Amino acid sequence: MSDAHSLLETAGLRITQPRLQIARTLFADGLDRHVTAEQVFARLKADGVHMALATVYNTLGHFVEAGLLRPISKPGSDASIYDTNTSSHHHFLNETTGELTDIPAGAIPLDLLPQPEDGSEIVACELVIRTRSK
Amino acid sequence: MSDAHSLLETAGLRITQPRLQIARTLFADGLDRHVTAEQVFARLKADGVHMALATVYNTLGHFVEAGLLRPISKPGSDASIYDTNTSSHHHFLNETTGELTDIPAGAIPLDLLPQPEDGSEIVACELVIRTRSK
DNA sequence: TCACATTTTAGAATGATTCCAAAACATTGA
DNA sequence: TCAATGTTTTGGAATCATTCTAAAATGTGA
Repeated sequence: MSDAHSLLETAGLRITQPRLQIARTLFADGLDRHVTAEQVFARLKADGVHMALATVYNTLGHFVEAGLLRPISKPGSDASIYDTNTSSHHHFLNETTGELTDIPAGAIPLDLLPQPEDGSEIVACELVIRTRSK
Repeated sequence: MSDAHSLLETAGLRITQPRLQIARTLFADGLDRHVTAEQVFARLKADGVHMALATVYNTLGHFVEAGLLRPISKPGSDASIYDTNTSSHHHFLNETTGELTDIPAGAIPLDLLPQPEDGSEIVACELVIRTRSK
């Protein structure tokens, strides 16, 4: 039983071929990644795996709902980016290069967040530090 | 001499009719706004002002460069949002409603930001707190 | 006012994402 | 193991935001 298989199982997702392939692509090596749907699609193709692009979009959406991925607040006007690191952390966004780098949550003390007025509850909190190459 | 006129002047932008119209639409009442290009276009149209949609996009882009507007890190996969409040502050994003609310910079202590490793410099820093209606 | 650079324009083009209806698939209970 | 049922997947078309293009209009400085 592969890692990907148990990952889907634990997440409460139905086990299907496409989901397994995408899970392997994203999580096989345990590295943190920032990916777009197109990038996942291209990588699958490079690995000889064919799949409809719409399936990649759907699946990434399912992964987000299931807590396997986290959408990143979008920087430029580019494509949606998904983060394989779902634990709380932040990002540097280099506006010159478009590069996105992780900042561990511990690096920024955020103990006292203001509460929303309307009675809604906080589900996540992400800081984006924009930088520019000198 | 209208407010809009001197605003453009101060910002170092050439004074043109379209820019004046958009500046008035955005800044006339001094309120803070979160707007998309389409919203500005619609509002102009409602006020009987015709202008090419591309002009709205171009102009908002120029306003950002000139420091009159600030682009907000994009929440969902929607349109780009511009903030008429260019001073440092943060946002609540209600994921249920899509609503974006200001948080004054003072409400969140962020004194010690980590420095980017690559020698680039910090130009802005924005926290997005995602909430969900209960 | 003239010449020149910058803007604006309308519409086409692009790119990301979603929608669609049909075919393939996974699951469950008999 | 099989049929019945609900879920996924598929490819292609459709949609939406945004940018591009080349021409016409406009602003500026001499």
